[in-house]
Amino acid sequence: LTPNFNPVGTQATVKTLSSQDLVEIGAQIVLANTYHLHLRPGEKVVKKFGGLGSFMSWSGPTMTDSGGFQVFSLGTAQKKVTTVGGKGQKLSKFSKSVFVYEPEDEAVVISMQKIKPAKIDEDGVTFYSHLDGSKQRLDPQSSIRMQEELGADLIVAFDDHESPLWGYEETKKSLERTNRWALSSLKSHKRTDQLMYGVIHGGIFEDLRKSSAHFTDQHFGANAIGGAYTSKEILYRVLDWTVPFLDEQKPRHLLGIGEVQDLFEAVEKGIDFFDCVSPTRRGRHGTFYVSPKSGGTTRNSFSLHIGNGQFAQDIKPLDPACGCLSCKTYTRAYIHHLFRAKELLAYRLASYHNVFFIVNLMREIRAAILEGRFPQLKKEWIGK
RNA sequence: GUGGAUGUAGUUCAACAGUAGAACGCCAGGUUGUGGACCUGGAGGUCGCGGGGGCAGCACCCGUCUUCCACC
Repeated sequence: LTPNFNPVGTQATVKTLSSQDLVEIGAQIVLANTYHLHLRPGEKVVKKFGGLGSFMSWSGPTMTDSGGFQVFSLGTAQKKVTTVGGKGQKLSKFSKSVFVYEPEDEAVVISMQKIKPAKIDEDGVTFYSHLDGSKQRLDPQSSIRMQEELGADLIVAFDDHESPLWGYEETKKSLERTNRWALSSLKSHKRTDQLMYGVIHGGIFEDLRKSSAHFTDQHFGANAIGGAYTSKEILYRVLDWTVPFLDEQKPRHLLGIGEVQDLFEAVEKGIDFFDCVSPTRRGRHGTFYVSPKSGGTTRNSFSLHIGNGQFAQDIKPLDPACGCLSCKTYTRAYIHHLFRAKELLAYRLASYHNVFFIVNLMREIRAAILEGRFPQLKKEWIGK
């Protein structure tokens, strides 16, 4: 059923949720990551237990990402880091855990040594395991082989990932690499029971995006749109450029995107599948989704912080308009307390609610589309 | 009653006599194919009260009150 949202279970688990929870929530596909599962426990182990779905006791469809995104998050993004100075300051938007500290602070030298950026060459990427620092190699051949062993129903071609800060020439070079890797990925793919997504890149450049969309649709039975976006406007523009080139009969997946507003816009532009870490990450970090009826707006990203003092004695559920198990059973005051106390149930209840919230939103969107009232629903939520 | 401590941000505590900081709490923001149960920022203090010496005090001296401990 499309459009739909796939929760992300990087390490063969949607953090804090069991596969039974996912069934209750109504999730359809779970996405895991080749990079993480390769490092631990290793694709051999997963294969031995009958593949990803069987290993995690999930009977629904599964999907694995190729590890291409990690080429970015562990490589490209790290190189873009510039020193800003000042203790404990966050550097670039795209570097996740890199900080600058005073040179004399010894504690940091250690943490700075942790950052060994991945090196990208024409054939693949060399990187260092975040678990034990060991040198690793990932390329189209090995990524596809791993994904065949992991055995997901949907897999992704190994792609290179441009930095959104790059200019035209650098982005073009990266796209050419992605295309070359795409063909290698197809060539390496032996299993016939897995559908492979090709990934569209080209950054913020219209002609690159269009040629990439055309190329991908030509070669693959499923199309995914990749990249990192510095603003929602750019994301939406990229969709306008690329989607028209994609065969309606083939699945269209927008990688990594999943905020409420983005879902509405992207569905309208023709996207079928989404995946995003947002519901679970936000849940772990104490923010929960609320619908317009409960105060959700594009301004607050349809979310509130459960840790805020205002919820200490709030008898309402996270979202009064939500019907999830968490909302049917627990008050904001209780979850607020659990969160303050750093009790594990807090993360689980918030994650459960958030994933349900997004999956349910997609359910409502599907119904609205069938009944021809998608525009009204969209207006109700994001006001346009 | 005697002796000894104590009094600094909402809380617990720092601050060689040079014009007050941290942690937690509070508030806000961030997080988009998960190296994140994470990160960033902000508000908030007549340093118990009154004197004194000193260029200068939260810090020294005197008094006073608070709270606590020990002894009688």
